[in-house]
Amino acid sequence: MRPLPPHMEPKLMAAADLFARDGLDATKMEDVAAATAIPKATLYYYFTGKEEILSFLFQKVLGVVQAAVTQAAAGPGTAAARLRRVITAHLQVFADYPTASRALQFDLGRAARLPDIATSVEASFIGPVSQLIREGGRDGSLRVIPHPRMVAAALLGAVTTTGMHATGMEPPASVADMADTLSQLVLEGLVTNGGT
Amino acid sequence: MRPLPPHMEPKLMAAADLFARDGLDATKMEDVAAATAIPKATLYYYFTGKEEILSFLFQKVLGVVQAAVTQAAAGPGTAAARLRRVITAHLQVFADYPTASRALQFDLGRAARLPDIATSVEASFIGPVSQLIREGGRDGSLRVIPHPRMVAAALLGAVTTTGMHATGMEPPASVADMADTLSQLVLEGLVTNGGT
DNA sequence: GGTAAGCTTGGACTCGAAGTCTAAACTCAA
DNA sequence: TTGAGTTTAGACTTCGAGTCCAAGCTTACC
Repeated sequence: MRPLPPHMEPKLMAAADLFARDGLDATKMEDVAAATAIPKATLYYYFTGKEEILSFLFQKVLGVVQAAVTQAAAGPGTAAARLRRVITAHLQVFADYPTASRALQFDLGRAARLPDIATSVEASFIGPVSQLIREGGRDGSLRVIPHPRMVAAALLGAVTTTGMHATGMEPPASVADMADTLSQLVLEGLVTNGGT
Repeated sequence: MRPLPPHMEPKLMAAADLFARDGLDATKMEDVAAATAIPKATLYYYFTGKEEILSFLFQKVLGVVQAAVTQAAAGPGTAAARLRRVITAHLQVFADYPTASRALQFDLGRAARLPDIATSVEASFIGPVSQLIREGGRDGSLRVIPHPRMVAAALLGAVTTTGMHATGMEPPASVADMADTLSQLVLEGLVTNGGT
């Protein structure tokens, strides 16, 4: 992939709509060319193929997630309070980039196999969140968790699945509703008294 | 899709390995034929195409999930206790059918677009679990939840993502570890005292 | 045993989309 | 002005999905 001229990046975002609606394989390179107003030959000049375009879009979204999540994780307050803000921030990115996020979920398996993407998911969510969980154990605001990375993965799944379901609803659920529901779920749990 | 002769079903399971490893589109019909020892022409005699084979495999797994989940949900005890067993049962299916489950996660977007699969996901997990959450509100073992279906979707995401990550690890995490971690997460929450 | 209906299969075929290639036009900095 | 890199149309190759067919096979029923 060659370095892109700046005017090309925003045009490419239109491709996310197609990928989100039809999936990568049902989307023809001609369609991408039509939707982005970038001719096919030019697309092949910059990218090695469709998959690299998808990867580029994912990197963009995951970069935004990483910025939002690390900022929320680094803020003031207990680990518990920060975790709540991390969840909200992640859901907000979903709401801000709905089609690219859906495309990421849709072609999840493919994304997981792209090494750059796996690295970005780790850096943007799993890493900071599992770190935050460890901090919570230290500052006393969270339980001490034997497998922080497992919990971080579970949170990632909960947040993305909720984001997917909720933005697919009519009317779509609000970020505040989702954030409240998820935060209560993972912070306070479902049982009535909080004890076993 | 024609009704399959019984001897063909087990052979087809070998296709799940390919789909899980490479995804549907990178898997050639010739490869499926080679892996299952069913000639290509015969595959096309029974299925309209690759996607229908994938759909068939998903239905099988989701049928098992549905049986396991509804049985766990219908058992004795409070809603909270049953929810814990539901989570364990679902994770156990992941462990029992690793490749088919991974394929399902892998081609998630495609699966979501297949109407039969969307129905099966609803019937096998979202429906029973959101019902169980409502019951928990009534029997007093769970908090009263404003959006039970949203929580059910979040649980689904948490369980499947955990199952994915954990089976991809070396060594893979045990079902018991995953079930304990997830159950504590969603039942008791992460904060130390269980209160707000 | 005959026979008809449907199953099984090899192999040739069509079709469509991915990706390659080329050459001509264009931009822009030195 | 010139040369390096960019942009593009369009022709081309390649590959795999799905179709088709004809020959052989199995099996149930007479």
